[in-house]
Amino acid sequence: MALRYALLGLLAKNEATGYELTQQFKETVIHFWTAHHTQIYRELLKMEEERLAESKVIQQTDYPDKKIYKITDKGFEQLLEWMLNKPVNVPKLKDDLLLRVSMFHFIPVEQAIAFLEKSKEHHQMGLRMTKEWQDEHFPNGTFKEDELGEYLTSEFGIRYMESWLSWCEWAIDVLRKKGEF
Amino acid sequence: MALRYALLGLLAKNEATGYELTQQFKETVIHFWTAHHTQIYRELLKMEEERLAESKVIQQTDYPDKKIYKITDKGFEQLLEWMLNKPVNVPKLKDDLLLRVSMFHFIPVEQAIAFLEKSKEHHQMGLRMTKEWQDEHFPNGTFKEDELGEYLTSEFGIRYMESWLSWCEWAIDVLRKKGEF
DNA sequence: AATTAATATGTGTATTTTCACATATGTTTA
DNA sequence: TAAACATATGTGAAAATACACATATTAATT
Repeated sequence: MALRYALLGLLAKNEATGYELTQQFKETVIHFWTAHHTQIYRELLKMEEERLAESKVIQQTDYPDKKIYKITDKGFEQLLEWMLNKPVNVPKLKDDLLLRVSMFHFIPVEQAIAFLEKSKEHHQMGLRMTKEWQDEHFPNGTFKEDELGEYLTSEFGIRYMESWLSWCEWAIDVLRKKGEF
Repeated sequence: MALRYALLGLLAKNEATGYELTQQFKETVIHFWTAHHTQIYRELLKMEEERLAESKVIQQTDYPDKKIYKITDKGFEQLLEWMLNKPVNVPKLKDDLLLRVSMFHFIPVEQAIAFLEKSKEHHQMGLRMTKEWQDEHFPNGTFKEDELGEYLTSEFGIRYMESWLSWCEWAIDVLRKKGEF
């Protein structure tokens, strides 16, 4: 159900197509929510049925036609109602790499280190990209009224990835010392 | 599919009942995976069908009968095969609180701060509990061969929660300053 | 004395999420 | 020149996950 509110939250700022919303998920929502593009399209259709959003089709010749979604008053009402009155669900996490880490005692130390090195690279890249995004959108830490959320969550993302990196280094160190004996 | 490997990983250490596995999920697996108890019971049934695990029923008079699951050779083989040869999926996160944070510009500053204070408390408690668990299981940082994974992931959990806490404080500060104008 | 928590395992159903596939064109990269 | 990527929106089916409920006893708490 919460995917709906994530979409309404984005639409409350700007009208957008399913494709654009998918891009926004990859760029900013990624710090706290993941969703497949097919799920986003399907949810938008349902939201339109329930009159939480409405769409207009834009004909295009060079590219496929697109559908721009706009939030309705009812949609905005329900968004606020959810925000203020619905209980906050516990976070849900599925981390394939940490799952493997939890079984590192089954594999050779070098293999385990290789996993961590790769993950480190991955988070390094993510960190670099998010920092660039922040510099672009909030030059010297300034943000507009309706960018508050993005400012806070992108900072969360950065701290999260930094914490990942330092943990990776620590874990690699533990494994190296273990490998010496 | 990965829930299966999480369960096999735990069973590879010790035989256990569905109930015990659920407890272990709450205690240690929580740092990287979430699963509902009904899902765990169902997955165990499927795993037994596929001969990745086998169970024996223990009759009890005071409490309900229980089923102890044990990993099979086939189960262990498949676990290693997954660990070493299957691609590492991207992590998946659903965080209801951060989703609300992303829409903080819609609500009064005091309300937003209240959300963060509550989340801070929540992570403070989690941190305290995980630290206690660590002290109990790894007194002065020592761990047994097959505890390596738990050692590494619980440390991840601690750093994660510390990072959450410091972000919460930072975000509350941002909101307080914003509220002054 | 009554309620809640812990112990223990599930089923039926609904919802959520992913996977494979479908379609069509323009631009960029190797 | 071929392959890959970006643009753009979906469907059908499967898998994963959650929700409500069911059952039964003991121990601890209020």
